[in-house]
Amino acid sequence: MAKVSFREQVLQVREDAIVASVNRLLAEKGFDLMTVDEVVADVGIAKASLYKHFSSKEELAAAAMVRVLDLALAEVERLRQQPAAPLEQLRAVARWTMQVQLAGEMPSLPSQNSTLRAALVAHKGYMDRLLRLSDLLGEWIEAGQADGSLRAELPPEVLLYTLFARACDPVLGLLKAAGQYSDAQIIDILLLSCFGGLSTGQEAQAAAATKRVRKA
Amino acid sequence: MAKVSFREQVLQVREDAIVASVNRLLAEKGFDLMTVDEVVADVGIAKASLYKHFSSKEELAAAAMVRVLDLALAEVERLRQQPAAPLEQLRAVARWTMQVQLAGEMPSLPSQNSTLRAALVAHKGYMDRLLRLSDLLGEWIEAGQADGSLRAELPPEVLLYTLFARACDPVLGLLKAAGQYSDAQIIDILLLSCFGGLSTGQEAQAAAATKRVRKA
DNA sequence: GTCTATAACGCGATAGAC
DNA sequence: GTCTATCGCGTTATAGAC
Repeated sequence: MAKVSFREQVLQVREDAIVASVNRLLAEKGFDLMTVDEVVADVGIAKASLYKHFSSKEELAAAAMVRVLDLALAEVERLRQQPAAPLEQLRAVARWTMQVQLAGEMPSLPSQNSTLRAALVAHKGYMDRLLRLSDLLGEWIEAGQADGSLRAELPPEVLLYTLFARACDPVLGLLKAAGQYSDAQIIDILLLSCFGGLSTGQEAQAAAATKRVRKA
Repeated sequence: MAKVSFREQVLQVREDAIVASVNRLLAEKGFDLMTVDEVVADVGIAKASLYKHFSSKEELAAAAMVRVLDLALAEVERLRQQPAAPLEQLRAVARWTMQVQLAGEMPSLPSQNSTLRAALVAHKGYMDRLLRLSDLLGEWIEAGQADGSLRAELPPEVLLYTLFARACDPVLGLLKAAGQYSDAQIIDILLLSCFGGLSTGQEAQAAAATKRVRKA
């Protein structure tokens, strides 16, 4: 039993090393520019060994996403320990995702139609964590809409999707590449544009848009 | 001269047909899922003929982007004929891009690192149009910041990038896929979340965030 | 000559042999 | 763990049809 445990530990360590490499490469180059050969070269193992752990390139990406989702879930659980208004909790989560992006640790995957999307929605570990995270964020969203700090005219899913989308918004990469703002400034800018919107004087605008939105 | 003109016309018509097919396939399946074989099958020409017009798959995508940028420029020029506040002009442009998306005519390209990005920034026709569009939108953005309808705390480029990013925001696709909102409702929802932000009561929030943003 | 059809080459993902 | 094979796809080259 000690041997088995040891062997399993070795496998686990290797798997962690693979996922770490994949995560870094995905953040650097994106899914299509990352080749499996790069991964095995980076980890220092043979291609066949990698395919013992993961059955496809898509599985590799899914493992990296599972990793960041676990980190996100841990961050959310940590935030739940501290009492704060729902809006502030959501802002803190958004801030955390931007920090991950700025640290170069957010995998960049094609968000639209692709074989990868299909593989992800079919991936149980990924979907379980995504749904759990959605549930946790959904609580804050509904609480925020109830206490008036979040727009109740917007369907809760829209708030959820928008927050998820900001976790890989290309605008952050553009600002980072421009190089004229500090990381802290970029985060403040994007939090403001996301939660506060682009325009001032929301009253008239919100009233005008509410007409149709309410019909949902 | 008539012969040359006729031949050129034939080439032009074929090129238009190619770009139209590419545009549709890009909107349907995205760049990586679209194969060159599909394109030639759809147009009904031989592969070699296609490569006479476009030297690579990336060039095909660039041609499709040039097409939508030309449509966008035409729409902006049309809007400039009609007097309206800068904020309303920008909202109208954002609305137009969402209509294009909902009509299934917006090419979906990987927005992040990829060979395609490199090809696009090196593509003169694409970059010329993109810069021209940026200039035109920039005028409205600065005017909107000057008249107080757009947040002056945000750098103008941030507003520009954010509008561009909304033109291919995955949130629209998610709402469309959910199927529970009409096209008009989706547009109103996204305009509100983009220009109005997710939260209500922007005063305190804006004041808090402005501290650091201003340091830029 | 220009189009079409088809084959061929390179590269990367995947799988199996040793 | 290395090596080799296959397959898909982008790309190029070849050969035939009008």
